[in-house]
Amino acid sequence: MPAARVLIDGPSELVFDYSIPEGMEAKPGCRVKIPLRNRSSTGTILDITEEMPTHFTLRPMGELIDPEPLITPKLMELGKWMADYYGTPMELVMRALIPESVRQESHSEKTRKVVHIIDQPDEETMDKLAKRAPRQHLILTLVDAAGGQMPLADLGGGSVTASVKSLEKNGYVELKDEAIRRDPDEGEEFLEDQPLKLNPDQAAAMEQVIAQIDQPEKPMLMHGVTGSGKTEVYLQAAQRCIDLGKSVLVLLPEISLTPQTVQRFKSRFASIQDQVAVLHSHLSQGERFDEWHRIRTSKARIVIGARSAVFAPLTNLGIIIVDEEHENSYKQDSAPRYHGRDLAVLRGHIENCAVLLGSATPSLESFHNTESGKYHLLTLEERADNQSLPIIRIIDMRIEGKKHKGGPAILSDPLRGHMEKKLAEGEQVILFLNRRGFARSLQCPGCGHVCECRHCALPMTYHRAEERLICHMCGHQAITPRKCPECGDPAIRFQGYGTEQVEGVLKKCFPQARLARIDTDTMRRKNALRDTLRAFHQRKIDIIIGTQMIAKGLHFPNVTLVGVLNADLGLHVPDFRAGERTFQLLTQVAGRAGRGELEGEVIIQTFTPHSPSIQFARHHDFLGYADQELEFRKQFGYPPYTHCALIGTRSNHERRAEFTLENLHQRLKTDLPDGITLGEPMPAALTKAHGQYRFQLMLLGHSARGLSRHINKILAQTPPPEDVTIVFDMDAMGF
DNA sequence: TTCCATAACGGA
DNA sequence: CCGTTATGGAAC
Repeated sequence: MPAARVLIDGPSELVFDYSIPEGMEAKPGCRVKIPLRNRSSTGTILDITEEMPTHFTLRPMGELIDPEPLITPKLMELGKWMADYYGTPMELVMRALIPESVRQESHSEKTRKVVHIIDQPDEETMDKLAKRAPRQHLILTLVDAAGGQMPLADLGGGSVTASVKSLEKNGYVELKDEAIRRDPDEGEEFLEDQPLKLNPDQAAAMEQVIAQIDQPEKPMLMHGVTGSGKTEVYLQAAQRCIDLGKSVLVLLPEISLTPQTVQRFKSRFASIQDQVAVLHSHLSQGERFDEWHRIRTSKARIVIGARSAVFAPLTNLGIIIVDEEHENSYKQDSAPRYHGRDLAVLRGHIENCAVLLGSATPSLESFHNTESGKYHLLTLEERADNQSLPIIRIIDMRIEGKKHKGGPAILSDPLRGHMEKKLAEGEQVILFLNRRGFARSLQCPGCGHVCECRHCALPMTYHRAEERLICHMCGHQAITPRKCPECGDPAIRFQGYGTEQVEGVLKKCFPQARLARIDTDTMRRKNALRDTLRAFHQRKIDIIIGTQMIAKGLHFPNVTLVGVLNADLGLHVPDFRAGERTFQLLTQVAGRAGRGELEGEVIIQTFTPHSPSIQFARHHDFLGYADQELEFRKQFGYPPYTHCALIGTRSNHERRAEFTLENLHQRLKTDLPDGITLGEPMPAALTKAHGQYRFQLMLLGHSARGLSRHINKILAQTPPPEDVTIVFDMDAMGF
């Protein structure tokens, strides 16, 4: 007799076996009602196992909540892998796998009443009705003209209900409940467009993609410069899968920030619009419920979504596409802390389908996989429209600063001059402000020198309270220098300004220009971003000033100048990926310029013009950058040559958080497996957030599984004190 | 998580 | 002595 292993809902992480009643189709992934003690509870079947001999008899399960499993067996496999790899309770994995609105029984399909004619009266009866009950006659006529069925609401709603009811009583019509879709894009028109002709690069890539769809072998990384037409390759790959009767999963970072890509998919597949589902965080619960069930029942075969859409319950997958695969937003920042791109690759393996990662600035992890032969590399070198890449000018702010008293201005003279010119010609400008992190490093405004840790070659963080510099990688501490160690300038200090200040300066410099500021503060309102971008597109705005939000995937033909105000800021954060991120950001931002007929120009202001991230970005040289950055990573044992895990403690009591982490550190140290480097406990970059003190500890390990096993083992043995929470982040992305 | 057994406590 | 409350282990 087989038994069902059931994960009981709730934070208790209980897994119990139940016997399966005769005739019940219990499968893994089914949601079930189960008896627990003297009450009833709900849970999810994890496995069907052979009944183990026990000292008691198993209790039988209650009824199935859904007749079919909510989770496909393959997604179940993915879920189990996640729970293990990311060290997450299965309960939390289940919550990630099934949206809350689908889990809750309270949600259901939205229905409307539809009038169906089941017995059209003969003419004689109709004549009688026309005299005695003109309303009923009219209804029958209208519904008949509409083809025998019509939504009640279209007949005039409430006021006709009585007439319909009596028609129903006489057996002429029937009122049926019919499910209607809550369409997130209700009322939006998508005009079908035709596939574009591929240039030679695209065609070569496409050939490989088709081969992988037909016979999946390994994931593909498509490296295509900005504007090289990666999306067109995605679209044609998707079309290919649809033609083969297979389904398509498209992941985009922060879907609300990439409306243009969503639009292109919706337009291309406008003729099968009802087979396209969109999943993102702005859906209402009802919309998500509908989209999810449309996917689960194979009504929708193309799914476009953000990170969590990697769990879309598609079957018969042909391809999984991950656009802008380098984006950090693919990493979930609460448990289960999965990486959407990594799970996409794994899911592709489980589903035996093609996986296509795309980016103009691939992550070093993915790129390294092409070098080691794990992935195929596809390259698009030409811009699709044969436009040349924009010319990038670097402005050395150290020199600029000497021109003005009181240090450099926010806008350098060259940038200001170019802006005046472009605006006079009626062209548009994007200004980009790199304002990252709370941790501030010390940079000399005279020579650009940044205080770095001598062990890690990473910028040290200034801690005001202690007046000290601390390395957030290894914990090394140093006193704060009074003068710049390089040039002796006493003006060494940290400087910073936000979008708001820039806006003020712009208003003064360009009183006529129409400005819009895009950052998390101004874009809180729903649709605010979309509206602003639309206005910019319609040229109702001349200058956009914004943070990372505007770096991604936007396409504005009339933008001919992009300015980066402070390319350094993101560089001098204590994170071994800081350089990579800066390179990505600059390249992506630069790609926003000159996307139309007009040639684009980019001006980058920096205090460290010599930095590789800036120099390689200037020459649009990803390969060169990757080469030297990989060398650095290899030398210091950072990813992609190792896996990086972060353990954090949080508590209202500073001491307890610190002590708990030190304790963990001790335990991790004993019996430390080979190939794992254990860092030192130290305050987190955000030392205090939400009233909680935070400490963190980094580990690097050659084997991901070995690393996660060791940590999970120790964490399981070391329950934290009541007022301390422990966070474990496998393959952590930002520090 | 919820339930239940048991211990601990305290008023009479 | 017995009812009330606190504590902790078990639930399949």
